[in-house]
Amino acid sequence: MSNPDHSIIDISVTCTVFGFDGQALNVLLMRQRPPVPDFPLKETLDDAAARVLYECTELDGIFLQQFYTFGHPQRVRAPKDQDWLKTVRAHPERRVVTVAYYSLVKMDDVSPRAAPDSLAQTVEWVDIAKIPALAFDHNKIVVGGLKRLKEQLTSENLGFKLLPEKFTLIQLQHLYEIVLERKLDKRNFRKTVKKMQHLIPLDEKEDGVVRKPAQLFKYKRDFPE
Amino acid sequence: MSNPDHSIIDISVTCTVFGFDGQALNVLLMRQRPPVPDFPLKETLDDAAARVLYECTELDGIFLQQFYTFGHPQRVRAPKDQDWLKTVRAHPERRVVTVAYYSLVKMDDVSPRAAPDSLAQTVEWVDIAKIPALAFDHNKIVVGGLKRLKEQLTSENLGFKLLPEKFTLIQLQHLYEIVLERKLDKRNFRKTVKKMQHLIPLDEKEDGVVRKPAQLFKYKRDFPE
DNA sequence: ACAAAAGTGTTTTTTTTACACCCATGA
DNA sequence: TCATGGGTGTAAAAAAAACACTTTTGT
Repeated sequence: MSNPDHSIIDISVTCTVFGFDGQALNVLLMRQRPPVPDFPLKETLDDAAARVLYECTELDGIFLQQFYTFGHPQRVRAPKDQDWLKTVRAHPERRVVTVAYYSLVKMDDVSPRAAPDSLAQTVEWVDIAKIPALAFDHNKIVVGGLKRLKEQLTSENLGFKLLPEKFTLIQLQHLYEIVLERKLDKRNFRKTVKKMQHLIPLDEKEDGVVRKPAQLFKYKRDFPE
Repeated sequence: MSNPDHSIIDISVTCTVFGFDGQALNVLLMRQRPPVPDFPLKETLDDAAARVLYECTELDGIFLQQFYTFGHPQRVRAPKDQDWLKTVRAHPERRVVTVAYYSLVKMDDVSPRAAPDSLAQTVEWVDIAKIPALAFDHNKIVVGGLKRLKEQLTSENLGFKLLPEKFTLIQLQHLYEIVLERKLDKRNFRKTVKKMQHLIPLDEKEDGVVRKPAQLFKYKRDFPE
């Protein structure tokens, strides 16, 4: 009933990490790493995603959401992917099904660094408008994560998760414009956003800026994040 | 790098099939079957889901959408599930990760029947309000499918996929009310729905009904379904 | 003629969009 | 004092919600 050995399929979890630097939406890319870390037997998928995220960012308790599972039989079969897998995996020929999560982090909280273990080379932020060709089907995965983020940003108020603790409404608007891929009207945006319970104006202003400083706001969480 | 043998994880695909009988939303349940059919190595996940659907319904080319992947380490570990798995699987102890799809069919097109192979006993429609305790985490899976259907019904115009070729606006409204779990206003509903391109009024009325017969409509597809 | 459900428009409310000028700051 | 981007309100349009009576049919 179960798959005989010759049809074993590996399963893995991946995490597409988004961050916003005030100008562009970025995604955290790992170069020269196994596409997917090992997947301990006793871990839930959510826990595995959280671990993957932690390994790249040292962050804990971060927003994470499963968005799609990629399982095309040929997804790890491109010659260059195979060449590399052979150097790194016991069973490079095996089909891999990957459960993809996306995650929203405050870029300031992440100090891009090598993962603690062996093979990692670099972890770096890349503007989503400038993503190079990635290994496997990781371009598709990023696009999938983006699509889901776009769908959920407004209804789930996810924008705050991508901004620093203190932010301006202009920053928030800019982020929305980038994710939603359309211009928003400044006054209407502020009208809407100021209705939200969770948006708390601070008695503080931007600093070190060569124009009228903008007011800072914070986001009040209901629960620890 | 890959999982050593002792940590092999089986992967499977499941399909939650919804149908509407005019009164209630129903889900197609298979009793006494392996929770998940075997998963050939060369099949895409989408193809596997289509095959599973075909095996239960003999239907082809049906709306199918992946909605979530279930992978809790204990999800096949309940004693009664294990007892039964042992009679049916070579590796009942293995963890199983299941990629879940949901599907919308016209109930009239399905003649519930046993699947062609061995172990199937029955395939039957059950009102979603009356779903018994199912094996494994299948209750959760159905709830997840329902949730996704509810999210997508309106924006994706999915209602038509659950109705017969010819249907009345009352039927359509009733379906929406059940899926969305709220009453809709008859006049507003018709106003909205009549704006849709794809809704074609027929020169036909309901028949054999002891009151004013309702007009029939059909849904015009852009593409073969 | 009656029961039963089908069918039909208008008004009100809410939400969304469009739009332009003054303000505070640092250089 | 000037350049820069921050900040503000109102009116029009569109969308959504509320609401009740007439019609057609079979018995």
